[in-house]
Amino acid sequence: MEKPPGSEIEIFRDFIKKKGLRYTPEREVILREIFNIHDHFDVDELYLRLRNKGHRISKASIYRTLPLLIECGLVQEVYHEDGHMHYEHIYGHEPHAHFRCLSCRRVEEFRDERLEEVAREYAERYGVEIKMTRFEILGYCSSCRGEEG
Amino acid sequence: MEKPPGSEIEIFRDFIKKKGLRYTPEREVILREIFNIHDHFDVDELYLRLRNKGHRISKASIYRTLPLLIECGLVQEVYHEDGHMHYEHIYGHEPHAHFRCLSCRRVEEFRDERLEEVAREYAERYGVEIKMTRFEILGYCSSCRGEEG
DNA sequence: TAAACTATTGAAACAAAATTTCAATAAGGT
DNA sequence: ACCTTATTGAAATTTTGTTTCAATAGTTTA
Ligand SMILES: [Mn+2]
Ligand SMILES: [Mn+2]
Ligand SMILES: [Zn+2]
Ligand SMILES: [Zn+2]
Repeated sequence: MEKPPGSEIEIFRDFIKKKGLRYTPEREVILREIFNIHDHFDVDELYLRLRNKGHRISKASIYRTLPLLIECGLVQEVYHEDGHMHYEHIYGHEPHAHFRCLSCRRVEEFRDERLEEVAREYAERYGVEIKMTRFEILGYCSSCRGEEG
Repeated sequence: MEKPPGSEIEIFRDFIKKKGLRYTPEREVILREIFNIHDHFDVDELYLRLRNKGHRISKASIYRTLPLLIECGLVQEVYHEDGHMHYEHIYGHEPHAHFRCLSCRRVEEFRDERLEEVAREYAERYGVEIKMTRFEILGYCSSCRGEEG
């Protein structure tokens, strides 16, 4: 049941402790479920998955836990669509950008090191400290292009 | 009163006509005001500016018009913050990315041609049609860094 | 281990953002 | 001028996200 050192569990527990907060079962269950989802997700989907597994975690707790997971770098806001935010776990994954089709809504991930380079150089030049970066391409995928007009 | 060809007004009118919609005073007033705002804005700010100038445009009309302006490429969603979307007009401006300070909330714009290059190459490789791109750096500006912990 | 302290929880109330409804209006075509 | 029908404002509604509060349960202290 114990996760090895350096795992998301340990990172989260250390973060919680360091902030003087309490490491609760609810917080751990939310974290575990998020790392079971290997896709982008929203609050409602996460909530339903937890319920379907028999957990009685309130949405309020999810809304309270997400900012903590983001603050400690395990989770990111990916994009805002259909009036609500979509998230993904990022710990253990390489940084990546997203292409979103405006027609079929498919989301593709891709990696390009030049993006990190751009961010790194900006940080260097202006003396800012980077917490995260986000690069999105919105458009029409190869199947959907041509249908817009 | 007439704007020269190629102006945002003309582009919008042509777009509206081509879609078989109607070019109304409300739509034009909203468009004009958006191009008077030389900054990022949200719906409430736009609404209040219109009211202060004596226009009686409803928020519903603003919410209805924004997607049209986005669809024809005059306006973009810039970022989602404080629970609502922020926009900017983009016609007539070079593409640019944003740095946002998580502490003081300042937003800085910068330009880097490598970003367009990355998008262009992705589009080429995967046969997608680009509608827009967005690059954001979130972090702490030089004044705010060090205060987070 | 018992007691004290206080952060966290779920449920419900609340607030805010965005969408929809609907009757009145007005754009644009004939 | 007349007709058709898209658009409007206002209000109702829906959805997202936050706050309140009493009960609970981590964590510390002795
Ligand atoms: Mn992703
Ligand atoms: Mn900008
Ligand atoms: Zn598609
Ligand atoms: Zn700052």
